Amino acid sequence: MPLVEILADMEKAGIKINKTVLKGISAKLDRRVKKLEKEIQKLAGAEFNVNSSVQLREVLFEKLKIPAKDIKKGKTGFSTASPELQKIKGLHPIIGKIEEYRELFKLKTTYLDTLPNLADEKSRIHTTFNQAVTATGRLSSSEPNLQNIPIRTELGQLIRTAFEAENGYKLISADYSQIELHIVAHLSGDVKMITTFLNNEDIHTATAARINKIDPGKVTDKMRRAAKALNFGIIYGMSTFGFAQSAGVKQEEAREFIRKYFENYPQVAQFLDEVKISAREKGYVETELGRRRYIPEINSTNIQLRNQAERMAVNMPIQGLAADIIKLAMIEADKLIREKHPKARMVLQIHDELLFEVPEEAVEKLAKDIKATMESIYKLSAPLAADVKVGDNWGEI
DNA sequence: TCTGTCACG
DNA sequence: ACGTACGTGACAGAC
Repeated sequence: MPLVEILADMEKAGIKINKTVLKGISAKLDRRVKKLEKEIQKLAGAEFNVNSSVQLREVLFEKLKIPAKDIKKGKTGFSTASPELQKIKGLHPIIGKIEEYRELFKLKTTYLDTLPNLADEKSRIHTTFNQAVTATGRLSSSEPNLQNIPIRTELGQLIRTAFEAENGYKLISADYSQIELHIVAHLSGDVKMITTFLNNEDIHTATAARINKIDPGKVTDKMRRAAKALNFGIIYGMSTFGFAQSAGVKQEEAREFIRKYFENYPQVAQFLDEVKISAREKGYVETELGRRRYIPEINSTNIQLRNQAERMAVNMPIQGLAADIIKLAMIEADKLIREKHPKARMVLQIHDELLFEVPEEAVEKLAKDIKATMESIYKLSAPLAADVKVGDNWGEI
């Protein structure tokens, strides 16, 4: 069946939410948010709208005179975004309060207060999957976006517990492990990176061990974090500055890290160069399956535009192939459940994860089959690996 | 309607 | 030599 029809079925099926849980959390948060607002205003010595970045900027940098050195500027002035607040966190107790307020307010207004109103008579919510929006071939999800349901904070996980399987069913989540780095290994043919995945080693730890020339067992948390930022940097078309920012190191140090990284993964460096050269010649890049992204700015004389174009060019064949692969897996998984377990259904796709709602008696068999399908759908020289988990709700998983 | 911010992969 | 990591969507405030 064509993907577009599968997506229509997923939209129609929807996913069950527990309205009571969401409303309960919201009511509790309401009190906490109001209290935080008062505390912030007291520390500021003024009543103002904490949600207004304009007003907040005045309070922090003019009224309280917190030094704004190193704070990024937007079109309208100093930024109050989270990474900037991080830089001045130790200078005033108001910063911590603002961060907590922001997290709670965001989750409350975007998810807790909105989702219950969108549920149908069966308590299910229905997204729209857009197949022709993104530049890389990914899907997008809107009204509501179910591809950005919180997970990173404790409260976020709690919100996920409100996404449940209906009675007699379980949720199965199947997600690709490090699919984009597997793709980097595959496309570049880098022997060391491929070997790491073939041996089921942790890629970030292995990378840290190599660039520091030590035993994997001797890798510290800090070293692993830096290596992780490097690995991500590859996927994003890393700049020295960008990596320095995310790893929290000085630019000279960043340069050295990057040099060591490419020394260890020389074929990755070569691959990235080749993608850029090809993009300049053709004016487009493409995934291994032939999906194209045109990048006219790749030959711009404006350095900023050209640098940005190069990052897009490097990222697309990686992110795009991951999107191609999971789409193929969706078609195959849909076929599988349709033939063997027509009561089971695929309900969500979140870029590298598929979520299914499955009758209890079919869980064991289907979980195994879905994993096998996802792993065998496309042959990479660093073979795909998928993790499958089962639960009564998404948070538990 | 634009900007800033922040949720996710 | 230039400002800075890829891809999305939703919300609140400012205008």
